[in-house]
Amino acid sequence: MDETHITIGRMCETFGVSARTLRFYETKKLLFPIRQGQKRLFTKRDRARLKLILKGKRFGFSLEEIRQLLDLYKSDQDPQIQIKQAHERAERQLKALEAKKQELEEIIDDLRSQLAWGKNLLSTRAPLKPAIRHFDQ
Amino acid sequence: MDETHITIGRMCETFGVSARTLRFYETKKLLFPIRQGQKRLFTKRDRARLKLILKGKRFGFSLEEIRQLLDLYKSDQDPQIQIKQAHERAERQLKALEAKKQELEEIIDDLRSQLAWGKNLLSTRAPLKPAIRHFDQ
DNA sequence: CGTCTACATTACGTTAACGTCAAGTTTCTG
DNA sequence: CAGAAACTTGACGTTAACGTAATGTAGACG
Repeated sequence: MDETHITIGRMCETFGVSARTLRFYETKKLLFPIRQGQKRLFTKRDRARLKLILKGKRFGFSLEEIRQLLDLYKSDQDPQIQIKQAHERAERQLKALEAKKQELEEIIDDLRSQLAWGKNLLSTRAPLKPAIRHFDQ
Repeated sequence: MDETHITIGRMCETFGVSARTLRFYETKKLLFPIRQGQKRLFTKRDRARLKLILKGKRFGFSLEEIRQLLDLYKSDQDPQIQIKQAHERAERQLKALEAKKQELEEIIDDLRSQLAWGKNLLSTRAPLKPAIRHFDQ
């Protein structure tokens, strides 16, 4: 009943992913379950990482991008220069993310104006004659 | 010199994409160049669509998602019920987009707190020389 | 006329992110 | 102790979004 290390099956249940996926993530260095004989045991750290992996995926990041994000979390506790470098990488990532957010907002705005246009059509659809009747008849 | 219809080559130059890509987008119903004999001629509408395609791609949408977004732009000018349906689809899309934006903001926040943690480490790292001497002399 | 250039179509190759068997353990359970 | 459950490691299949030839043609040019 030790909940600090859980099996692959429990992982699948709790996160709604397949075992194949978890093993795949391991080969891709996204997760590092420990072994008890043959079997994998996922630690609390793995669970935290998987949470961020899924969040990143829902958003649309590639696994490689996610790996780079995760690497920012590695307590790179070497001299202090390592920390500084990780920090700089993180800031670059943030810039990229905020750029993405910008793109998203543009798209949303595009859609929103299109929506407004649609709404206009619907409300001004009064006598439906005066305007442009493209292919009547 | 008629700039309302341009060749595939000009399209490639102006948008920085390959001809293969443009032809591929055509097969996927994302673009609808007209034909002059064998040759494709891209209209103003195609250019507008391609702009949104690229914006969507930069952001991370799949071509299928983009196609659905683009379809919202089709002046689906049939009775008015069509418009209403398109409008509803658009609103669902917007919901999805805003959810995505939410995910992104969560990720950014996660990173930001991690950054704060890093910064802490760096600043509490006391003496270590009079602070950050990045590149003065 | 021959050659170049810009285009066309057809078709096989590639990467990412798993799905889907197949076949062999190990562990639980009646 | 037998069979089911829960794992394991291969290894091939799949979809998306093009890249990359290979080969063919229609016009422009010297």
